[in-house]
Amino acid sequence: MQKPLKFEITHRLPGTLARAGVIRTPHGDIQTPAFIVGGTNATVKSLTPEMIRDFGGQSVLANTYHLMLRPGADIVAQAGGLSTFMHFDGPTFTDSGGFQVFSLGVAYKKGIDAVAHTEKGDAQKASASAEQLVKITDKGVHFRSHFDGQKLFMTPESSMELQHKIGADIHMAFDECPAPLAPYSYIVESLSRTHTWAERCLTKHQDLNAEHDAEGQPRQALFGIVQGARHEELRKRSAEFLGAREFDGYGIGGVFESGEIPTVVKWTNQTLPESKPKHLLGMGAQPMDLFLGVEYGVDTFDCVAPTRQARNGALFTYDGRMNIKKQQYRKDFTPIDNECPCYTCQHFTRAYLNHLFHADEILASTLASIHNEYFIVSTVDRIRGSIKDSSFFELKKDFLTRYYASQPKFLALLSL
RNA sequence: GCAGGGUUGGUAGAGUGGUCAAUUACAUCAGACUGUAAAUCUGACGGCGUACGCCUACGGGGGUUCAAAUCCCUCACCCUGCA
Repeated sequence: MQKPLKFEITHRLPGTLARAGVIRTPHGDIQTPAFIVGGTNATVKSLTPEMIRDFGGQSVLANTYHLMLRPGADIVAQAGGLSTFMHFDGPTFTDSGGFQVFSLGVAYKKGIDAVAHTEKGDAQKASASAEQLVKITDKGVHFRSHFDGQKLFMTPESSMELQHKIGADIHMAFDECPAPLAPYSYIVESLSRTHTWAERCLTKHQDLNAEHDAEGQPRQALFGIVQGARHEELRKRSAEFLGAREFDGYGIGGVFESGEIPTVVKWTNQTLPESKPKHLLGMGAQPMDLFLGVEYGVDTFDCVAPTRQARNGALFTYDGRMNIKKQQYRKDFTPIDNECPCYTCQHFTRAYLNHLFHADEILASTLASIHNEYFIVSTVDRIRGSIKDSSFFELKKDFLTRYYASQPKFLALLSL
């Protein structure tokens, strides 16, 4: 009985949880640490798979909830599975829909940031009165489609069935992502539900893998998702509970800030089995996340911010983030970043990008996304290299002091 | 020449006596964006001031009125018919 996934750790960074290695999947290897590119709708918005390869993207993460609604998991299955359907031949992940419990629930029409950072009283008041598309029960989650209002019910079992139809290499357990400022008692209740669901996911997943065996199809992998919000005892409880079970790897879920990685991620990863891959769900919008994540044991990241921000004109440079739409770049005939070897920086100027954004041309999204993805993916690649040659802390200090030079608030947080 | 219609903030275009510094859209400017509800969202957008506010403004000039972008007269320009 073959394992669907092998994880080999090749290097460790003494005194930290950081390691480098490789995840082997039926669709190929992922050199870790790695940034997994956000491809929610079976597409990395505005990019072709060739572009993804070109900027160094090793793997793509799609979303079960979104693909269930459009085009439907059966259609993806009939197409030959996610990889064939979207013409990306590398390793793929699917998220379970658990995050949509949050984003279409308490965060609906308010935004993640608002729910994560407003005062507790305000957040509760807001969520009590606000419109939501989600109703959570122990059995599963009732969704109303954000497209047409159609009623849907997703359970751990149905999420597994959908993910097996979609056929990515690595699946995520169906979890509840709770609002980070929800009352402690609610977080406890939610965590218990997430654990029960994780066991149900695992059972269903093993059944489905048995079917794959019978059909001579490759097995698929399942990651359990650790929750527990910002509470040490809950994070550790969750990591112990899930760590004791036969998951192929683990996702670190929830909503928290970059500065909390050294606590929340550490509690989680020092408790989970060392030998399993750890995926930090949804984080990687800025370099700090990547360095801190790796330092505290993260093997893979995914984040939609690089492409979303690219579409909105916010571009990474080694000296911090810039807004390319600003007037000051109208006649700036230099690349986004002089040191960047990406396709966009090799061939186009800030003035041209500025023009494309103002003219509302779709190429703006493509060129900007190539650059932002290259920036993040290559940064993780450099971090991986720095673990192998033990220059991690040097790279971390050089990179972050430069990137955050104008943001003393962050620099202080990093204590470089 | 006669008759009718029109001229509003960067643009288009509402508004026909006070609640109008003037709806709205676009453009412009700034900010946000972390398991994608997102090529999205928020804010500013006559001048000065943090603000109460003050000043200047709805083609020009004059008038009526407590009060005019809105009513009247006149001038300029544009459009449409008839000559």
